[in-house]
Amino acid sequence: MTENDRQTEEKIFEAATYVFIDKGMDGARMQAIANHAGINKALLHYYFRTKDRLFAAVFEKIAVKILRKFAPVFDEKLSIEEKIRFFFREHITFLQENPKLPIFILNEINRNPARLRKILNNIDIKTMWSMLNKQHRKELKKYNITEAALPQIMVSIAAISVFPFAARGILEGIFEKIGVDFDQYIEQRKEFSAEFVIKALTK
Amino acid sequence: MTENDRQTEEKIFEAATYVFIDKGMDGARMQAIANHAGINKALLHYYFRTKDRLFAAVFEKIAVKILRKFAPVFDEKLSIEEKIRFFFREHITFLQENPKLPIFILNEINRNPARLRKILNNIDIKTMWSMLNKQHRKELKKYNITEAALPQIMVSIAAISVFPFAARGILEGIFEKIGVDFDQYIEQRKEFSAEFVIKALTK
DNA sequence: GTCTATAGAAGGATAGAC
DNA sequence: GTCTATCCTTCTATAGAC
Repeated sequence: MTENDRQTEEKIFEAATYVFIDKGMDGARMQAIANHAGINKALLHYYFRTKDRLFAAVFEKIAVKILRKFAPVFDEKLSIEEKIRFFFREHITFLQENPKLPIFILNEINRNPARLRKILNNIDIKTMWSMLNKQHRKELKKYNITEAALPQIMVSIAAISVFPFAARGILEGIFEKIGVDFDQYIEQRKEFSAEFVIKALTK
Repeated sequence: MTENDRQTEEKIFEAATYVFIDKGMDGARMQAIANHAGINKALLHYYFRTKDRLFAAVFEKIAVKILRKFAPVFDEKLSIEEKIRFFFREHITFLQENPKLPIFILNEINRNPARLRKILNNIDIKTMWSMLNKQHRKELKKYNITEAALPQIMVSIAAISVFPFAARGILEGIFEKIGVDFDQYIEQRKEFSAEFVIKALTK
């Protein structure tokens, strides 16, 4: 593969990423992707054969990128409280830079769960999970958190971080009426979320 | 409009509701809706003229139904803690019965925010909001909650309730690996969520 | 590798018979 | 009001020239 090829493929990939995130698989048009990339439709098929393959490539790249963002949660050098603060700060900042990702990911996985399965099969979640449990066994006892409650807590943390972006359309509609600015709201949320969750855990 | 008309229109409406929630506006096919209703495509257009009008009708009906579910939050006879418990119990039960609604609503509003604006314009949100503030002024002081924090808290409550359903595909993929059953998880979440939030608010 | 032109299929919408 | 048949546009995908 020559340098020129790589450049074209990369251009196509970036354009496809933009259009797919914006419109979703069903709403995206190959013509729109070609226009964004500044080339013609035929080239899309030359490089990626079909719309579905192009989408799969884009989706996987994004999914892996997001999974990387979650990885530090499994770094054992931080305490639970440090992890919570770290997560909200980093994750919400990431979402500020990629505000349309949540709705895209949630929607596409629900439309086609098989695509996620393929990716999750390359990750040893069971081991990561038991490592996380082991790391914080003492802390969990201190906070009086049972093993059964841990998934509830982790999903709540993800929810608090992701939901405002997934529901951005609704929130902006409502905030408009009560005089709240969305961007400012999100900025404050980094701090608020961490304190909220830590308080909920502290008995 | 005769009784027979009403029945056909109703049949179409129900079929459209099912297909639109399942596939989304872009993914839904008029043919699929006709099949579900047990009639032919032409009749869809006879009753609703275009796909967009049919979708708009379905969307508005659903949006109003959901807003009704939120309404008791503005009932002044309950304390904050009672409202939180009531909300999680009722709302999660509602979502158990309508598990695909969150992703549908979130997605469609992000694709076309104008559709929500139209609906929100028929609701006096500003008044509801200031009423809510007035009702709980003393309680908010007791919990040490500032007026600025209230939107953060309310969105967090919605997030904790809605997110597991919006992210169902992801969660089921992960839960599978660590031996958690989704339905059981949700059932436990009604209780967990209320206690979690109340603890976060209690200083 | 990149383009133009076009095939081929699918989907929304309508005409017209009953 | 309901159906069949069909129009017309749109979209994915490919053929073929350069």
